[in-house]
Amino acid sequence: MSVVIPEIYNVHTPLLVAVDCIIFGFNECELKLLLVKRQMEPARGEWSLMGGFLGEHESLDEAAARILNQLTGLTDVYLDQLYAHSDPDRDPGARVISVSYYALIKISQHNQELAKEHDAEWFKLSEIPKLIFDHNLMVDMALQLLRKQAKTKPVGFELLPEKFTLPQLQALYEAIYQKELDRRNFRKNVLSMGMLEKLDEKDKTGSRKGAWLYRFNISKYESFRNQGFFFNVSV
Amino acid sequence: MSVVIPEIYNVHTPLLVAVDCIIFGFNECELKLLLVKRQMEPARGEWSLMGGFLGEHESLDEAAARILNQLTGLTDVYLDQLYAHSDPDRDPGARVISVSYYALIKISQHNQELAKEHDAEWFKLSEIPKLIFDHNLMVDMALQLLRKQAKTKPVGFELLPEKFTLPQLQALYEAIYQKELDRRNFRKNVLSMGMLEKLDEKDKTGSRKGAWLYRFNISKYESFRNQGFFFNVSV
DNA sequence: GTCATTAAATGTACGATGTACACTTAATTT
DNA sequence: AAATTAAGTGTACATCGTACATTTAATGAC
Repeated sequence: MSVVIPEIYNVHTPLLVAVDCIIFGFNECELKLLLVKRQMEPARGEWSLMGGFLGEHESLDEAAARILNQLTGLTDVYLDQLYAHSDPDRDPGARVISVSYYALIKISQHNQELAKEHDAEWFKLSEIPKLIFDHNLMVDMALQLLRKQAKTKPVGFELLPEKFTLPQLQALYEAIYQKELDRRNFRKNVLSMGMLEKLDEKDKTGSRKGAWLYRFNISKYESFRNQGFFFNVSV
Repeated sequence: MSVVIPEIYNVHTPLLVAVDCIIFGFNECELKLLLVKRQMEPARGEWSLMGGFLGEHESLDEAAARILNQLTGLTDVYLDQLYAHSDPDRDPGARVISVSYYALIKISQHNQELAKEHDAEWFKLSEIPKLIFDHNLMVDMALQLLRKQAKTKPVGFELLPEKFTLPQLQALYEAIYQKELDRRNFRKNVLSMGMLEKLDEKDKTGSRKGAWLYRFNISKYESFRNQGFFFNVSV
């Protein structure tokens, strides 16, 4: 395969550019990661992040959204560019630069058929296997970013279902920071932000008494997301 | 020019990858940016960030350091990867992805001869001209990152000379945030961190009375830099 | 040499925020 | 009806952030 590079660019080695997605989900009080069994050489059959090559007329953001959609069937997912990984030897098959993207999805909404086709599985954070290339590093960086963002953006809400209980929200934060939080302070803080709307339903799966369901006030959410804010949870 | 891509990679268009550096400096109580007049087509002669293509056996970090060194003569500069810019039409000459890097240098230390050779000039932030392609966007993103980092990392010290006065440090923060700060609170906060060592010299260029010179306690600096900390300046 | 000028240096009081902590309530199961 | 389980609630204290005015050191002008 040969490719013509315009002469004005004095370049000897054009590069391949890939995108890899670190896909976070949350259920059963655990933060989880969606991993696939790699279907191409090199390292076929090993655990890997979901990835793919950048298309000819695509931005990296578009590529990441496309690749995420291939695996989950979801659109409009929370995606953030994380880092461009460029060690010349990171991929033994060729010189490939990979830009990692960090995705937050609602586990219940993704397409399980598609996941099966890709040999994908959810892993608890504590049970992440050895991944190909520098993918474990990407996961570490993504987790760091998640911890940073969870303080200043309402990222939690990307991971929970539409309706959720305060104990669930607290469990999410406890999973992100691997730290127990005080119930009273947590509730005081999140409620004081005015982003939550209490519903007239209870979720009784978690206890006999049942916990009130809340949902998210979208307009408050948007204004917080744009202005930047401090998510008032002490960790 | 033709390039062979391993067949195992089902890719049609390899890409060019460039690096662009947003170079910050500080003097005369102003935050400044080092810009060059572009020496290649397209857009020859227009103002631009210093950039270059990624070499065959180089990581992006190495490329950024090399490119920064070409312009300034400096090594061991504070450099952070900022973002991979990938709009398919961002460079009208070819499909080029550019990874921006953000650099903090001490203005007094850079090589002015080299700068002259590249037609480089320092611009006050308020006087940044129209730049090529998406470079103004890169500058905006870099400034945002600087503002974020200045709260959580001692980045200020990359921009000041070895010995500096507290009024200088304060002026730097005022320039970064475009906001006047209270002298007493500022001093109390920065001194309470224990990162500064008071010297037995005064700098008398700024006033009759003269201001005490300080320098930076490297070991405290390193431990803060690694652990992450909160730079205790209210802005 | 005294006075005026300039910027540097210093401390405190008040309000806001963060943080620790224990009992009651609702519903189910035995 | 008694026991169990998780949900829900308020207060007191410490820490931190923030506003604010006067004194000090040195030089230059008269």
